Amino acid sequence: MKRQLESKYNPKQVEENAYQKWVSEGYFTAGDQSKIPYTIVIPPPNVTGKLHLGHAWDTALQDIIARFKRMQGFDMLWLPGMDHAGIATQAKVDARLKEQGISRYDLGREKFLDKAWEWKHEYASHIREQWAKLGLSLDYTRERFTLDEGLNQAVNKVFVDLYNDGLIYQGERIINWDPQAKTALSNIEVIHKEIEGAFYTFKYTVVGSDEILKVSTTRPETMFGDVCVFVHPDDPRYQHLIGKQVINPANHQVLPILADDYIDIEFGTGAMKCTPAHDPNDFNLSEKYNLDKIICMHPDGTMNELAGEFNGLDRFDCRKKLVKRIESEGNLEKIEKHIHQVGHSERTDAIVEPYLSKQWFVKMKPLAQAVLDAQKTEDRIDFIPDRFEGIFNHWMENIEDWCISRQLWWGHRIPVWYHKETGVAYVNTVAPSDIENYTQDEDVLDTWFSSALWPFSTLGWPEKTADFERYYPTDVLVTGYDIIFFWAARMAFQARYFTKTVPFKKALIHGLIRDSEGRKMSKSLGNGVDPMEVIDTYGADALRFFLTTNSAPGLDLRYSTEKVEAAWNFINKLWNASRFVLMNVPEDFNETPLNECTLSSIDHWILERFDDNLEKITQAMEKFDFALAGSFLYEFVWDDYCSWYIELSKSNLNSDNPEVVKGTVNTLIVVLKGILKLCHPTMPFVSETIYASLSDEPLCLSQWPTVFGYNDQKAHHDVASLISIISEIRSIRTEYNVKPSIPLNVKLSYSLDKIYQDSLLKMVKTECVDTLEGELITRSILNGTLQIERGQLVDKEAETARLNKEKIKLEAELKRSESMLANERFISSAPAHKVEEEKSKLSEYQRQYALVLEELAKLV
RNA sequence: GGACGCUUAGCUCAGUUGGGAGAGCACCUGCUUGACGUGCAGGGGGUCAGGGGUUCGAGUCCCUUAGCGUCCACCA
Repeated sequence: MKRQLESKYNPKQVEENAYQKWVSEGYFTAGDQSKIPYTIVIPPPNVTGKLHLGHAWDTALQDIIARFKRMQGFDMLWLPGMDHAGIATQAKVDARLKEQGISRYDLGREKFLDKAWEWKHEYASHIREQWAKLGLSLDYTRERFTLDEGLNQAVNKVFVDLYNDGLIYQGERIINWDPQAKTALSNIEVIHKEIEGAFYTFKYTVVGSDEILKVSTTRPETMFGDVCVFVHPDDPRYQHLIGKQVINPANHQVLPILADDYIDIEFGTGAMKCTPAHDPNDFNLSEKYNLDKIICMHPDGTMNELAGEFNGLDRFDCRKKLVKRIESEGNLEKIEKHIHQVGHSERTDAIVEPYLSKQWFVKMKPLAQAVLDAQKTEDRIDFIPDRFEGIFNHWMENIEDWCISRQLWWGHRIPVWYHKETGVAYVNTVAPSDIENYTQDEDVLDTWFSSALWPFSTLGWPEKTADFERYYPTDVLVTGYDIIFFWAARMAFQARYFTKTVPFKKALIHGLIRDSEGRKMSKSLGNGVDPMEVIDTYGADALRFFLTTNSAPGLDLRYSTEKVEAAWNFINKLWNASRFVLMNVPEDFNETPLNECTLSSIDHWILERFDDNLEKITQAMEKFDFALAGSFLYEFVWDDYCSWYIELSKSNLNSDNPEVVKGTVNTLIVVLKGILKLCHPTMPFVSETIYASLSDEPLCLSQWPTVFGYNDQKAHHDVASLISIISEIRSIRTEYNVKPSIPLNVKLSYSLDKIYQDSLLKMVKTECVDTLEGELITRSILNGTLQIERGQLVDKEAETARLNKEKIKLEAELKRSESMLANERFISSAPAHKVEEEKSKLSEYQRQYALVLEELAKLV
């Protein structure tokens, strides 16, 4: 054996050097053509900052799958990469420049981009360090970045093809405008928050009469962009006004009164002002009636010259002041509290302004429909848990066109050039040859436009590369439910259109990580937990075990220090069990195949228990049910291997018979190796370190275990009985308050092998005898009875109480069981094995009940 | 306005196809030399949110009510 382990598991020591070796030896580099490929692409983290616990969770799940599949003999490719995160990164770089007193406009586009790339390189290396700390088995030879040259080619091709196919168009439409970032946003980048605002009702004087038309709005500042007032054609209150004009109280201009049945008679006053350039519904009406579209704000959210005296004022300041002025003019009817949903920018949290603007859009209906159709075939994405497919489908069914242009510098620039003289657009993957006559579109594409291509662009598409041919489509996507729409759905339709298949065959969807009180972790609350700090204290293995075994599929996970500690304790248990094994292996030990060893019953027993758990764990892993796999593993290691097998093995290890020693030593080792393999996907560092003491091969490249195939009924029976005896004696000691140091004699209803009598003596200081003296106490054990002399156990009162309690419990069970078996419907309709099971339970209860009555009678 | 999720032991949560309620932590009692006190052994604690239904049998399936949470939705 190579070395002994320290008495305490020290994650720092264990995790320090392993990763560098794994990577430098190329263990994670895919490409073995003799194996079946299995592919995962990492959801690329943004290069905006440090990885948080959510990343740790998401990537730990992927690493478990990757290591599991690698051990199962697949050519595992787990492709790493990062996302340029347009708005977020640009904002960070802006902020950094601001600290230096510079604005991006001072620098200009080119120099600003240099700064952004500097930022990217800096943060990319932080992220790689964090991946290393987490122990992720990534193939760095294939690492990509969403703004890579290769990915840019993919982006350009997709843009140009969709354009040529009529699925990308440029249009003047109402989009969501972020006045802080000064860019357009897509619909899903807008977070609707419920806000208590005001509902202002103003008096509009009808031209040529004294009549007043009352009109309400939540956004008075947009009145400078109003073009008319709408009423319902059937509204009796207003029918006589249709075709007349009113005075806009904001700017005193004349507005026509039009009628359309879009208007809800019940809502507000039933008269609606129409602001086509600042409201999507109004915009639609303006198209229908060919109305002007008047923009009354600057891109930064301040009012423009149309607002007159309010020119240059922020839109919300303008709102207040305008209302005051209208009130002073006597045209304010009332202000009511109004709770409504207001859109906020996902990135900057600024209130989004619906804003008329010329942008690029993807026509979504046909793309989405193709995905929906495919979901009904075999060539579909399988969601786990499957309820997320419903959410995914619903989104696809109700999708609207996607605004993809962003007024940013950091991103894929739109591959469109305009002729300087004619203005004619040149749309191509490469710049026109007479570039001097053209200017390129200033805008970049939504970050998610490039992320949507990630599973295939990273493999070399649109080139027919060997990697693309071999590893695409990918096998599983692991991501949180919060980005199904942003990312998963978009990958689905781009992949469907361009690669004619799914981007990933399965989507494993997990929840969000929350703090110990169930709140979402966020910067503003300051309740975020840094995974690197957790790793410093407890190690990556403990963090990974906690993250992956403590939640049900698709549900949120609450962070809990106690549970990370519990994970640490488990690893320490494994560590010390390994230490025990190593301490009992002779210096010059050479492993002997089990089939050349003489195995005792306990050896058979643990091998069978291993097989049983191996099958359950493997099955759970295949279903990505890591919580279930984790609990099987935990119980097997702690209870079966440590509490029973190691304890029982001590007698064998002390045996005079070298064959018995040899059999048990080999079994201890071989089962431990199996355990380490089962642990490896979840706890790669500690398992690899311990394994190195037992083997020369790297654990991460070893084969997933196969069953030992031991299934000896007698051994199973003997050990189960022994366990039952030991448990019963432990209970007796507690019940009668007999200290472990006081020896007991027992008489069993069957004979126990010498070596297990030895275990009994060792573990519960109890000797088996043939004859006992005086009054006896009899207790049920598995397949028999156990007797002890009353003399040692004096507390009759306590025993009576215990027996009565036992009696009541058994009576209840008997009643339940008997009535079940007396029920003809049960006998006839329940499966035969259930009936048999119940019958054997009943007879066991009857046996125990008789014994309890007997014992009670003795006490009277 | 739709849709989904959650409600199980003091706390945090598991409970795969319906067939005798579980884990970790916390709590109580007892254990101090050889793997581990970061441990060992034993124990207490739940009318599975309420109501109704299907079934021989429901934490599990169906309906319904309540509370909490999330997502989607252009009502001025």
